Amino acid sequence: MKADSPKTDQKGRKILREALKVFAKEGFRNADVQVIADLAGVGKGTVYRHFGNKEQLFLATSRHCLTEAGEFIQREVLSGRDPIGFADEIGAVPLLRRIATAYAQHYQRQPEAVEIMIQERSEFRETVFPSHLMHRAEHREGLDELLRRAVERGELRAVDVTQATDAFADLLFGTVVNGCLSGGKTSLVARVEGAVELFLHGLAARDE
Amino acid sequence: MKADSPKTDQKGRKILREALKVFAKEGFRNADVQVIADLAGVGKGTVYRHFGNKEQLFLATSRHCLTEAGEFIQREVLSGRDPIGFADEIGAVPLLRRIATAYAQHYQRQPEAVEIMIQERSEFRETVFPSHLMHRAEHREGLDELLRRAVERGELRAVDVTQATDAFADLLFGTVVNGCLSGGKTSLVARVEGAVELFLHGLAARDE
Amino acid sequence: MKADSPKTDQKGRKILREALKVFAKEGFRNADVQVIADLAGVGKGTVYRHFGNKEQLFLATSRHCLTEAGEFIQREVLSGRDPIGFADEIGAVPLLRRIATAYAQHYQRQPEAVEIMIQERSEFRETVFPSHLMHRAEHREGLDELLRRAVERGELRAVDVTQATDAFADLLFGTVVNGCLSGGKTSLVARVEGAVELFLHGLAARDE
Amino acid sequence: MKADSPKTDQKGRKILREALKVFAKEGFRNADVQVIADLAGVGKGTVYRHFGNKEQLFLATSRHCLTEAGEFIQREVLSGRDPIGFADEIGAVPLLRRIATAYAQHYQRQPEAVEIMIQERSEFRETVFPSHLMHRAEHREGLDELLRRAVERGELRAVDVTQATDAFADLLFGTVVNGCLSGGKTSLVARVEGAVELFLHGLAARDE
DNA sequence: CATGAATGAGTTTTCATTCAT
DNA sequence: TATGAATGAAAACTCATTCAT
Repeated sequence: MKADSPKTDQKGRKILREALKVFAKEGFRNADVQVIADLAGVGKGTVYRHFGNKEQLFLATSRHCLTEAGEFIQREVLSGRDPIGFADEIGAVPLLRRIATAYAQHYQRQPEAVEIMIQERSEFRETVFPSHLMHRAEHREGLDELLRRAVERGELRAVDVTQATDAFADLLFGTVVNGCLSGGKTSLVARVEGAVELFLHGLAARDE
Repeated sequence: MKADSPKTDQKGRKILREALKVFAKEGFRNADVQVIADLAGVGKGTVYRHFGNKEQLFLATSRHCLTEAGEFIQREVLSGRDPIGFADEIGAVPLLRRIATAYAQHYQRQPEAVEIMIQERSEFRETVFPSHLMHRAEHREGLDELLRRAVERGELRAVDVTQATDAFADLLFGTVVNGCLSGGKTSLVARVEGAVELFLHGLAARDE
Repeated sequence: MKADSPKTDQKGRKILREALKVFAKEGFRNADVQVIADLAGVGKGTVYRHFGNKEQLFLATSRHCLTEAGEFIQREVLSGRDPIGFADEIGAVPLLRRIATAYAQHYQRQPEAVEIMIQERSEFRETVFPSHLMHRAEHREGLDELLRRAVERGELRAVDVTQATDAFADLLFGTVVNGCLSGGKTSLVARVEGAVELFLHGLAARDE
Repeated sequence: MKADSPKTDQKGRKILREALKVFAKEGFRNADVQVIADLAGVGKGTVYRHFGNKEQLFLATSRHCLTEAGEFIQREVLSGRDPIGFADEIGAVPLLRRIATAYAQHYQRQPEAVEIMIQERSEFRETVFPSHLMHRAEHREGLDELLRRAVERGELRAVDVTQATDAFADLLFGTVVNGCLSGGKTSLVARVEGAVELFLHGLAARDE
């Protein structure tokens, strides 16, 4: 629970940074712990001392990515304000847009994190809920609550908020996973923003 | 001397069937070809004789999944009719709904195929475009065209059809990948249908 | 003992011809019987029907090479005459020269046979006595006898003929094995002839 | 941290020693690295850690044999003296005799090394020049120079020294390769010495 | 604590040989 | 008699993990 000593932690950070690169490039199974150790400039034993085994190293890497993503999004979207209050202030729709944009920006800047996300799903069958969507909302309740209030307020249609949260997360996930492969055609940000706009306003004509 | 497809192919089919199970359960790297051979009731050499190596075996498995999915969806959605003409007849929105439902039904029935899809993305960096969404639309042009006509007809909002196609595919992909893990809570079909409904009509209230 | 049917033997010949190429190029262990069968245009089973197993196929190839070499040398050197009588007629020294030259010519024309010879020594520990040095002298007695008479006649120094035969054979063997690798610098024939000349007349000055 | 040569190398030495036995007995292709590891009392991984792969292990073995042979011959023949100077002193003919004898002694004592030599030729097509014939003469120039001076001095006949060097080496090689198989009949040393004597003084009678 | 040499279980792949057709 | 699909024993090589220094 407690942070490592300020000095040693440096080493852990370095290992994690290199592990990210290697896992992203090679995949979990194919990655060689020796390579990670070498890149981090430490002995293999040190890696094992810090993280126990390869699996835990991967999981730590994944957690680290999530934390970083969460922090980035929180910073970009909220700038320290309370999400629920902020939503009430600027509206849920603009907030969801900001979330999506920040989300895309982050993964555009760090495509390796997408690979980690996918690896975790594929190797460990972990649900890929972009839990870092909201500040500290490791358990999605934040998003649910936000939507609920917006529905009550009439800003959003009267939908099942659980379903809506799932759909929003699934859309972001799917877009980022496929979008980060599509070379340089469109930026990931543009793709995500386009998709979210459709999601917000619907594909069907409204007069129907 | 004898043709390979009708009867003899039986053995290849069997191998593919078991490979699907094993790859889905263990993941590509972790899967042991020996296990596949044993389950298929053939020698390991036979597997290699048929598929060359592990990678090609996996790719063949993946292709097989895609083909089956495509055939199922085609059957369910179109029943032999021409997709474009059919869309003109019943409307693009109902057609997209049918596609999504069939898509979900298929993967609900065969969750292993989802794992294969994810493995392929994770191991081989293959874009996961649900190319089998439409009959013979191995190149998504079908869906694009369908949407284009619906936009002209005024059935859909005047959106960028390329973006819309991407978003629709990404949404299906994301929902299926995450949905098939969520135990039995909600059926995958319900989740997908809910998500698509949102996508079609929008999350935001219309008066905005 | 009896030759195969005049028709089927054709097939055996073809197999042997291709086996020679493959064994020479790949080495005994590394050679793939399937490749030989393919090149010979027959099924793998046919190869086994004709030669029993890989080892016997190799040995048959080797024997075939030896036979061909023997026949060539016999033709070149003796033109049908009796070796002993012929030596009495033209002298042992000229005869040994002719043998060496023919020997070198043969292996220069068919370097694969050198590889086979080496493989046999290396894989099966067979003494590599160029038994084909003389017509029908599969058992070197021919050469011994020839030298013995030349010694008696005073043509050759009073040496141990057994030793001399061995040395002559060893020299030819060593020269051919190393000479066929030395690219195109000197022809194998020149190298062998040079070596034999030294062997005949000695390296040391005669006044000693 | 610690040097690799003096003490730790012990393990590498042991592996090499056992590899020599196994390669000699089984041949390169037929040899099983596991067996070598077992005999050396180390894990298979250790063998691979030290030598990279089977081929490099073999090549290291071969190099080791050559080094040992070279050192032995140098010691026996020269006892630390300069080869050229020594030849001037005792004469080239006695020196060549000493070389041949030492050469034969070495391989008589270590017949495995002959097998390695043959394997290398057969598997890797390496020219088998007994480069270790002379002290530090990894490039035969030593022998060439030695003969040149002896020719000038009138000790040897006016022959092409390059040809003579080749012939001498080929003769030694051929004799050793065939001689070490001939059971215990004659010692390898006797066979080589006999062959070299013939080579030095010629087979033909001198009056011719 | 850090290190990296040592280990050996685990996997892929090859190919000689067989045998049903 | 000819074939080539099927087989599985065999072997090279890798790499997570341990532990003596």
